[in-house]
Amino acid sequence: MDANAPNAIGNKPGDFETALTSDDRVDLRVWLRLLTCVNLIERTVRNNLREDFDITLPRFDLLAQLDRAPKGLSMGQLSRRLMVSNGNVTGLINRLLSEGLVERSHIRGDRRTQLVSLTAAGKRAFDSITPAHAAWISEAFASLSRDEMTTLYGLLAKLKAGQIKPDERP
Amino acid sequence: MDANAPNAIGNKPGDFETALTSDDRVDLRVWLRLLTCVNLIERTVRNNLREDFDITLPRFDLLAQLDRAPKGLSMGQLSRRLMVSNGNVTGLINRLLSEGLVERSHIRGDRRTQLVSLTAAGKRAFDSITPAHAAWISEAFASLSRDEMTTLYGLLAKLKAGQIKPDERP
DNA sequence: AAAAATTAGTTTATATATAAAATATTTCGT
DNA sequence: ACGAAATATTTTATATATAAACTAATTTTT
Repeated sequence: MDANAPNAIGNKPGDFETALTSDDRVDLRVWLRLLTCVNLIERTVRNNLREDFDITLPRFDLLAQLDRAPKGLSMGQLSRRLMVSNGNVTGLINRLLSEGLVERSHIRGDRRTQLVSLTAAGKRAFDSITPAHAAWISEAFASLSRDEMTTLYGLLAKLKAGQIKPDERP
Repeated sequence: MDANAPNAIGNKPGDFETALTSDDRVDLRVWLRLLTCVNLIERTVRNNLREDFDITLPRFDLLAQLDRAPKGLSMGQLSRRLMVSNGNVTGLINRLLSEGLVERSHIRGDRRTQLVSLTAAGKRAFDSITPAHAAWISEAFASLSRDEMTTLYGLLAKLKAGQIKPDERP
């Protein structure tokens, strides 16, 4: 502890030279509100998935990816599409395997890669959840008009484009 | 519900009677884009916090709450403000305690409650991170004009208001 | 005041998530 | 063809998060 460390006022190092105007607070407020909205909606979806279908959101997301790719996906492709680490996908797939919702098959020619795809049970489970999921999302956005949704969609496009994405290889 | 709802085609007989029009896809697309934006920005913030300050986002968020409440907060208040479970707060506080960034004190009159507050070191750490954090957020939203930020802020207000929140006690 | 209910918090079991190291396997340079 | 580099995935250690069960203290009821 410092002997004389009362109030360290005005301790602003010159590292962040971005013109920090009063807009900063606007940015922060928008960011916090954005976070709040997403967290509230996501929480609802998680709770509904658990209560109504006894499944978690990450597992549902994984099933959704596989549903879109009938030929199956490799672990790496799943990792990239879900934007999570490889190790995370390993754990998720193991749990879904033990639940019988997905299956693995080897690829000829490359013994490192494995193709993951939905089982019939997995497909059935996913199809049974989808309409409810769509309804929840619909309800979550019910307070915005169609025009407002369009505006929001456009703003989010710009926001997304502004995030520098390193590389994405499908 | 509006009796004159447009094309209520193929209403499912069962549970989800909400008129599922073609708008559903719009909702889903907006939701997915919203999620993507938040995930991209949050990932950047997490990485920057780890690389530049060797701290995690949940710990930073907790410090931020304590910084705003100089008198300290109880575990329950922290749990409510951060919108996470009690047990989660217990773990976070234990780690921050062992890092010397926060401290606990008993309250007279109620031996169940403990007040958590920032230590000098915690306050120092938080103050050193804040400007960088603001700059990251500023940069994340740089692709939107001031007007667009205002519009977005308004739309998010409506969206947030549309989520039914049970109760919130400050 | 004793029993019942509420409140505050921790503990436990489990799931999700990451980073970094480890293990295979394939491909590339020479 | 051989060693080096790259690729695909798993393993390990750790952090975050929840729900449900539990402990302890305070209030409320009767």
